[in-house]
Amino acid sequence: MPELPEAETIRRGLAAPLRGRVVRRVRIPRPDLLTQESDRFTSLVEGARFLDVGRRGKNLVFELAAVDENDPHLRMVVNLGMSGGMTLLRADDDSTGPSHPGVVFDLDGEGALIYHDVRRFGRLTVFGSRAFSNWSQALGPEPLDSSFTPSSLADGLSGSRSPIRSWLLDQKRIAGVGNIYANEALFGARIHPRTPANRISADDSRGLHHALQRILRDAIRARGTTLQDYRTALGTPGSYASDLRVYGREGRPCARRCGGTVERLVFSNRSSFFCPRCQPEPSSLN
DNA sequence: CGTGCCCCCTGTCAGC
DNA sequence: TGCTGACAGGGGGCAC
Repeated sequence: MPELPEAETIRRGLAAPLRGRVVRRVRIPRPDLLTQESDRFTSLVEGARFLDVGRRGKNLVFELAAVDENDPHLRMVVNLGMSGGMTLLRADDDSTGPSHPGVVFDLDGEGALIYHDVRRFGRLTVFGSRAFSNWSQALGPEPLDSSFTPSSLADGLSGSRSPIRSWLLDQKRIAGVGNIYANEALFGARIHPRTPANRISADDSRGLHHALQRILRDAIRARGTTLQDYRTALGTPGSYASDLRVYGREGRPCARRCGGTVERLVFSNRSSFFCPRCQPEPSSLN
């Protein structure tokens, strides 16, 4: 479900209302969502105060002022997996809340922050400063940061023979790109999804850099892509689905009206969508 | 080390 | 109507 634009949208919806709130109690209907013992998770988070909500790649990063003075700055990292989401429930909200609650953070005064996840592929982890830094360093650059440049992208591509679609999905290489935006960016840059990363020309890697940034920014502006169950923190769908040009469009005419038809190709167990006329297969692949 | 494949889990939809 | 299989936004582990 959620890639960078969806995580960013949820972050924006949560940051202001959460700031300063204290976690009164943690309830864990689905302990398998935690990477730590639930007792340890609970003891770290209960009583802590939300300072801010950040994001790293597809992960939400909740900055917490801890109760324990030894490591006063905790970060709770939430990976949303395929179907995870975060909802802020107000005390006067008489709805039943999300249908698949996984971890519930009761807040001081009123209301609750709820992590919900039908498929339960998501994970929540609490890090101290040191461990967080190590975790973050293992991820690739943020594609919307100024440090991510056409030349840094070209450098990264040059060292790998991976198909470019797989390369883009690898969070150690770039953080935050998932299957939807990888395919959309490759269409934008007219690169076949199976092209080996190290065979992408300098021109094409500049085009890919540009397409990635443009598509991710546009998708954030649209509050993400809702195909089925993704919702913002406010429960509303994102609208970028109507801007998709290849993802999920197998058999439909190419958005460029080139006369081609969008095709679906499966590799690494994931579907890839592309226009065979705009994104010709590199000759030696066959 | 890099890469591809399977699996985790639940829900939805197409086809019969 | 109901069954079955394919497929879904992610990523860890394992074999090669």
